[in-house]
Amino acid sequence: MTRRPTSRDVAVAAGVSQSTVSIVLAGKWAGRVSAPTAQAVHEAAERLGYRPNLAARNLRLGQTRTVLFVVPTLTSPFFGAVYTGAARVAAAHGFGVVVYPWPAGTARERSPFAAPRGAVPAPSHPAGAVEGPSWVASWKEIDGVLASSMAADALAELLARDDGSPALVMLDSDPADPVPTVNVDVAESMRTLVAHLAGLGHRRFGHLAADIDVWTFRTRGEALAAAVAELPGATLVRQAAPIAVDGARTAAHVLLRDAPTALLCDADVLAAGAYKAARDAGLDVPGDLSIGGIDDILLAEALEPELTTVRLPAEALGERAMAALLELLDGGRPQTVSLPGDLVVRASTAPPPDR
Amino acid sequence: MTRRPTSRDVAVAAGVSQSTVSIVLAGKWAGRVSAPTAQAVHEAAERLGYRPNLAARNLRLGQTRTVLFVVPTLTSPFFGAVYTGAARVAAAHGFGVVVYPWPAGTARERSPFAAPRGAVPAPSHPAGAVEGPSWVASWKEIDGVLASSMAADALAELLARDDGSPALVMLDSDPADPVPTVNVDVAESMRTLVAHLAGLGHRRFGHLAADIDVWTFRTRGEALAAAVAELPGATLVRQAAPIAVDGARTAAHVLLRDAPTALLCDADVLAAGAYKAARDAGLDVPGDLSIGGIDDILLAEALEPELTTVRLPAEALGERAMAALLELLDGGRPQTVSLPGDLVVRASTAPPPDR
DNA sequence: CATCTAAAGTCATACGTATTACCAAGTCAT
DNA sequence: ATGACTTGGTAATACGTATGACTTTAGATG
Repeated sequence: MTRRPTSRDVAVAAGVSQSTVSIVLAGKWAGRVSAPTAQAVHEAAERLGYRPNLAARNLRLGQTRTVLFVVPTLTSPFFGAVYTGAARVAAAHGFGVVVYPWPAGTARERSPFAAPRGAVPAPSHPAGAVEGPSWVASWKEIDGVLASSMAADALAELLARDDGSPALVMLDSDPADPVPTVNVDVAESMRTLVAHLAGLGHRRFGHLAADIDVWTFRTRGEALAAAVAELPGATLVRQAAPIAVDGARTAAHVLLRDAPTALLCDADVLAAGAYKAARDAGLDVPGDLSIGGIDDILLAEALEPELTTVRLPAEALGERAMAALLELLDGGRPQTVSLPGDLVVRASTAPPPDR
Repeated sequence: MTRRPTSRDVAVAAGVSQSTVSIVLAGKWAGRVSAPTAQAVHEAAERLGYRPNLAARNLRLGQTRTVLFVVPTLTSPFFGAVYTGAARVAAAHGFGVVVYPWPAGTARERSPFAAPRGAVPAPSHPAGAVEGPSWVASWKEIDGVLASSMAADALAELLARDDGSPALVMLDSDPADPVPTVNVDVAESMRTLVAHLAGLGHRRFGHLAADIDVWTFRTRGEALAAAVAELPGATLVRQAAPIAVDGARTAAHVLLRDAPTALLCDADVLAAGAYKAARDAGLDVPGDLSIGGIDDILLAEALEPELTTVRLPAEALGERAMAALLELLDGGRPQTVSLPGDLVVRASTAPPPDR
């Protein structure tokens, strides 16, 4: 017999019934099974190398122990790290994570919760290329959803469903929302960054903002504006750009017309574009222009000069978010968590040029 | 009744038996069910919004429709993209993907296939922090494994298991191995890169190599050496470095002592370190030193000057690999695929300085 | 007309688990 | 001594699907 052992095999080996095995291994035997019997069951399970069959358990329990992770893209070190943290915690608790890359701006019909019409999936799976995202949640049942705020509009639909909506935790979303949220305290991060530059003597600020209208970026902008407003005589100009090097470069050129001495960027990728714009304009970083970012992805260290930025605890974010989701699935109360960012001072910030 | 419909509900609605529904929806009704009946079943399923219960199907079929993805890290745009492609194809075929970040050099005891002793997972899951990777495959059953070559040593154990080893496809591994493999033709990529530089007039080459002993990097080195050997009067020096900016910088300093005019790097990240070394040495890129990379991650475009590199089709790699794995699971024959890289000429390569 | 075959379905069952209801044997209070 | 209660366990069942063994009916064949 080479097939993998079942709980019944364990029962036979331990001289008890299958129910007893199930009860003991679930840890619910207080007052139902004697200690020696429980011990015997554990030993038999160990000896046989028993692992519960998840499919059977899922069927019985009506859950899938699977979590959907909705994220704009994994081709970003930030979300990759978030995923890593989330997946680690999930795995440790017997959950799988299915990722659903959902680029911001994707049409609503492509939402992971909208099933294609008439598509009852067959068990056969002729391998081949697939175009575009596919519908995950429609047939791969899920117990919960971990979603980046960039997918916020797809979630309205989810929440409106009548058939038992899965548990939901939002990532980097507005903590004031009724939905449990785990995010980075970007407002504080921005204030720290401004304080750092103000301390160096800067008063003319430029904000290279991400052009995505989600909480995290809105908040960065507001916090930055508030912090600058508190500085006597300080000015602020702002320009939005898509999160890409090229777009940032163009937008930064516009900002530079106002001759700021410090440029704060909503993301490190934007900072890379700002570097290029500065070079185009013949400005030295940090001699003529200080540049600060947010994220601390690999890029920050690779740029020349190395980028002063705020490190966002991406892996911890994923871990905490998954922990909150599992807690929710376990019947615990929803929690909203905020993690601090860390200012990493490198070589891209310095006192402003004398005038 | 608000619970989700089962195949029995569909059967009642269509006026047939549950078995018939199952047969029809599986698409296996050739000669077993009349066309009108099949039609009725499909309509009923559509009308009720029926989705098969995966847990039940998995239990019945003894499979999990889950694939393990073993990867050194997701905090790298490259593997993030590979994952994205793989997950997309998997999802389209009803498979989930569980990722197992397995940093190169991880101790064998932490292999995803080695279960911790005595750890029969309980269904309860007190949320909380977890340290280090956890054991996925030991209890979360899987049908197949997609593994980066960097996890090669953990796989020996897998293949030696007696209890029905899962199907396996290797990523970026030696195509000569008996294991089905999907990889990028890095040898050809390297030759293309050398040809580009040789065409510009370079004869003194330096190779900034990754210090990981896996097929993909070994092959890059060999192909580079072979290509240089074919150039009359060409020389080559090599230095290995960990895949990180700092380590690459140090190693590049050593290389520069031999005054190469062109530096080829096993990865874009290494190229970033080479940039820093060049700057340290007062060399202009590309005026005094041409630098070429491999990967074409975001970084390549962000560097100044923008990096000439070979674009590896990461997403396509993941897609093809998953397709090959699904084909294998479907009883198809193992296939080994090789995808071409694309040379992307940017601003970091130019003719060598006059002497 | 009797028999055979094909077509079109249905029946029954098993996958492995978790849980509810039940039961036997002591123990204790009255 | 008898009922009530506790302790320690078992039997039975349901979750939803896929499938091999059957059944029925109609048409073809001898």
